[in-house]
Amino acid sequence: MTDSTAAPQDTQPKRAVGHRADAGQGELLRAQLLDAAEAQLTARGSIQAVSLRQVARDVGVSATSVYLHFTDKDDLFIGVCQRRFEAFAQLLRDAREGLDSAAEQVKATGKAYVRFGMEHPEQYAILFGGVVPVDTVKARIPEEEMAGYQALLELAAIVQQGIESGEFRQVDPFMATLTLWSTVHGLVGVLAHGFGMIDEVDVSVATDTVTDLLLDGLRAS
Amino acid sequence: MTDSTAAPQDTQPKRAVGHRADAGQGELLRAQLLDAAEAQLTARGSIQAVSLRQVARDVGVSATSVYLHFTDKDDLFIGVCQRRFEAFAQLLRDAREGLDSAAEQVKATGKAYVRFGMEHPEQYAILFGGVVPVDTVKARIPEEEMAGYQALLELAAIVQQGIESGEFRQVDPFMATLTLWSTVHGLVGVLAHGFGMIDEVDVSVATDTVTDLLLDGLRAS
DNA sequence: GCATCGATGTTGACACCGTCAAGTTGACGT
DNA sequence: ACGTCAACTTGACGGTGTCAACATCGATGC
Repeated sequence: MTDSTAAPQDTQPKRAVGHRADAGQGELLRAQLLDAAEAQLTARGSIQAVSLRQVARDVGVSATSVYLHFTDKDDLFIGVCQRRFEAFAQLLRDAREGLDSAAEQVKATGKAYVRFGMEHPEQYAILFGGVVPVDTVKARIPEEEMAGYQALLELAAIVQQGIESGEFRQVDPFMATLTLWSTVHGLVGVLAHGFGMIDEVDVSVATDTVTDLLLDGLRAS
Repeated sequence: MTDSTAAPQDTQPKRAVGHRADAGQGELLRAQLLDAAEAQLTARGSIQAVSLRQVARDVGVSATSVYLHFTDKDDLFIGVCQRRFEAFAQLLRDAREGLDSAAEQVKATGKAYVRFGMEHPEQYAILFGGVVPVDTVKARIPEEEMAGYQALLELAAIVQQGIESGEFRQVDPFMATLTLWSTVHGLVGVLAHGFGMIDEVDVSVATDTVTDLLLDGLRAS
């Protein structure tokens, strides 16, 4: 567990050392802790490499104060995970804004998904890379509260719409959505894993190729 | 970091308490440690939940003995990861044994991949789920030594063969392989994540649908 | 004006962790 | 007989997650 990379600290504004924050400012500390935890997690790449004590130190607060806002170390990082998920879901929404055809929307969503995954692998890892163990999250957060679930439903609605308008073949919309999602998710995973050929592959071209291949399968002939 | 699930211990045959193993039996301890580490990892689901000391205890050896065979705690679990990868690559090979057409081989490989992922999610997580942090592995193991890399190349060869025989369209074989791999990898990921609909989805049907959709895109018309 | 209460923190302690430096043991070649 | 050497141990260090108990202080009711 050697770790040569120095931790970024003091990037957060430390709170006044006085014993008491101004008012019902508990929420403020909660947010600050989430910020610090996310920064650390991004920098170090895995939960085990980040210590709750260090996060508390970064914010300028005692370690046990974390327990006023989170039940656990796990709970803290689940919080980070949730915040990231919401931002990601919004990013996907923005990507297809203003587009009309279902195919265009699907493609734009897919490209945005992959681009995000490739440009922010650390953040993507927080979402889907197991940086926060899946079991832990699933055990504590009801699925319908996960923003990722909402994002999936939204995509399914688009596919449904494409089918109804005759743009897509008559397939099971949920199954098709699953395929689309799986593919982009998997593409990011494979590209991130590398397997030695990343350098030879233009990510954008790969994404186009893959999504086109899928859309060809979907489109009505 | 509370952990209610009791750890399975004593499943490994503890070694004689005498101070010395018989001969050049260092390799034996190495294997025993890998076994115990994998068992713990499978049971608990994340590296951070497994302690090196407990692994050593399970085998019946002092904690520091681990350092005779592994440089690190990380190194120990990377070893587990490598062993699992080799077994997985072999499983994929076996799945398509005796099949002739490229499409059949691809489909069989895909189905075996997904089936394994769904039936042994803990083991799959060790391979691709980030249970062993990707960065850690990549930093220490050259890519061409990873069994997963070999498996990908083998699949690419099959696709290439399918193209040459006219069974598949004239696409970039590597890109097509990437798509296939991404999709099954992603499918497992999405099904494992759940998103609340797993119960409504027959995994086998989903796999068929998805692979067929992909193969439709690939096949020569 | 003053006691009290609850939210927001603190200190100190506990058992456990990964890792290192140094010691022990005993089989084996010479 | 003796030294070597691989295999394993003991003991220690600083760090960790978490808990129980205590401190501070604005808001609230009388």
